[in-house]
Amino acid sequence: MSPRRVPVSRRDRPAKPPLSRAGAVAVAVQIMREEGLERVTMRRLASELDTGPASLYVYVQNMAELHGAILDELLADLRRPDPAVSGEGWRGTLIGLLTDYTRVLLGQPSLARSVLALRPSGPNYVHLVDALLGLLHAGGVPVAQAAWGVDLLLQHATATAAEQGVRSEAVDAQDEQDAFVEALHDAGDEDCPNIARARDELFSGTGEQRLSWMFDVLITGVSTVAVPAS
Amino acid sequence: MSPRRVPVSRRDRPAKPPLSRAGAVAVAVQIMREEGLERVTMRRLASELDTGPASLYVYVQNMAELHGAILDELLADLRRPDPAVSGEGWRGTLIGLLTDYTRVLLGQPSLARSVLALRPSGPNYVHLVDALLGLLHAGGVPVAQAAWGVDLLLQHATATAAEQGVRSEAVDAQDEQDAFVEALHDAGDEDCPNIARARDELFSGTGEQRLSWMFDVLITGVSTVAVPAS
DNA sequence: ACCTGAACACCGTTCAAGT
DNA sequence: ACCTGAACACCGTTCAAGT
Repeated sequence: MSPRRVPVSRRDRPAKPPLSRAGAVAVAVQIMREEGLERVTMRRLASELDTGPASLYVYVQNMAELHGAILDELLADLRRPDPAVSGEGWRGTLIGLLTDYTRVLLGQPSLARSVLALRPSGPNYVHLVDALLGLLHAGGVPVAQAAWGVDLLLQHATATAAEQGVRSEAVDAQDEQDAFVEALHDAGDEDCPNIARARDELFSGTGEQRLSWMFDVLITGVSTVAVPAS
Repeated sequence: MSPRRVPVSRRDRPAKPPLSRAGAVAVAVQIMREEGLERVTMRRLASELDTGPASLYVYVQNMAELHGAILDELLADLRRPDPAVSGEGWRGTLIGLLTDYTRVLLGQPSLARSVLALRPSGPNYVHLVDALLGLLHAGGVPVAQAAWGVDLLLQHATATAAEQGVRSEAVDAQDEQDAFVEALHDAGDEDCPNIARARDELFSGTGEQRLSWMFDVLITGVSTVAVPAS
C-alpha cells in the first residue's frame, strides 16, 4: 500500500487553505479583476482552489448566486455618505453615491448584466439601499416615492454600466456604434423626420455629461411625481 | 461510385429552402417563441436548417448579431402611432408605445439582457426611435432633451424587461425575492433606519403600477431638465 | 457530513477542405 | 464564391462514491 504522503504534497503548494464561501468569493473577485468575469468559471475557480468544480456547490447554489456574492464584495469599497448630511447637500451626495456605484460596475459590464437578472440581497447592497433612502429623505422626498425611486435609480445605474461598459470593451463596439450612426443617417428624412431633426443632438455630449443629466432627470422625476394611492 | 441521390434525399424532408439570413432569423424567432432564447443556439438553429453550425457564419457575424436581428424581427409587430397625434394625447401615446415595447421584451427577458449589451440598428428599431422622438416633439419637449431622453426611455424599458422578466421566469425567483425581503427585514432598525421607515412602501404596488409610475417619472424629468449647453 | 472524480449534456467559433 | 465536417477549446451541473 502506498504510504500517506500528505506532508510531502503539502509542501508542493504554499498552504492550501480550507475551502470556505468567503475564500471562494475572494478568489473569484481576484480572477475577475485580473482577467474579467468571463474567466470566472466554476471550473477555473475550482482549479484555483485546488479542487474539482463539484466542490463549489457546497458553498454556492449556482453561478448566479456567485455573481451576487461578487457584487456584494465589490460594494464593500463604497463609502457610505455621512448620515449627518442634509439640507442642500443631499442631491449632490446622492448623485455622487450613484456615480460611485455605477463606476464599480462600469469596470465589470458583464457583472452588471448579470446583476440585472438578480435581486441582490447581500449586506453591502442593503446598506446602499438604506443610504439612498436616507438621502432622498433628507431631500424631503415622500417615503413612498423614495421607496419606488431607489429601485429606479439602482436599475438605471446598473443598466447604464451594462450598456456603456460593454460598448467600450467589446471588440466590435465601434462597429456597432458605426452601424447605428449609419442606420440613423440612412433613415430617409421623409421616412424618419424626427430623427432628421434631432440628428445633431442624438450623439452629442460625453458619456459623463449624459450620465449626470440622466441622474438629474431621475431625481427630479422621483421627487416630483406622486405614487398612486394604495 | 455511388450515384447521385439528390432527388431521393430531397423527398425525405418537405423542401429544404435555400439558406438566407432572413430565413435563419425567422427560424430563430420560431425556436425562441416555442422554447425560449436559451434554446436558440448556433448548433440547434443549424440543425433546424439542415446544415452545420459553421454555415450560419455566412449570414451573421456572431451570436450577438443574431440576437439583434431577432429583436428587430419582434419589433415589426409594434404598431407605430399615428403621426397626427398631438396636443394632450402625446403623453398617453408615448407611454403606450413604451409599454408595448416593454411587453415585447418581457416575454423574452434573456433577449432583453442581450439587447442591453447591443446597439440595435435594425430598421424597426430605428423607426421606434423616430416615433418616440416624434411624440416628445409633439409634447413640446426641446429637441436636445428629446434626443437624450429617448436613450433613457428605451434603456429603462429594456432594463425593466430584463429584470422583471427573469424574476417571474427563473426557477428560484421566489427564493431570491424572499432572500431580499428577509435581508431587508433582518436589517436592524438601528443599522438601517431608512429601510425601517420605508419598509411598508418598498414592496407596495403591482408591477404594472410601478412601471407606469416609472415612465411618468422619466417623461416628467426629460421634459423638465435642460441638457447642458454644448 | 462534507467533499469530489467522472460523467452528462451541451456550448460558440474557426478553418481547412470541398463543390 | 459559397458552404460545411470536424475539430478546438471550452462550459454548468449532477450524482454516485469516497472519507
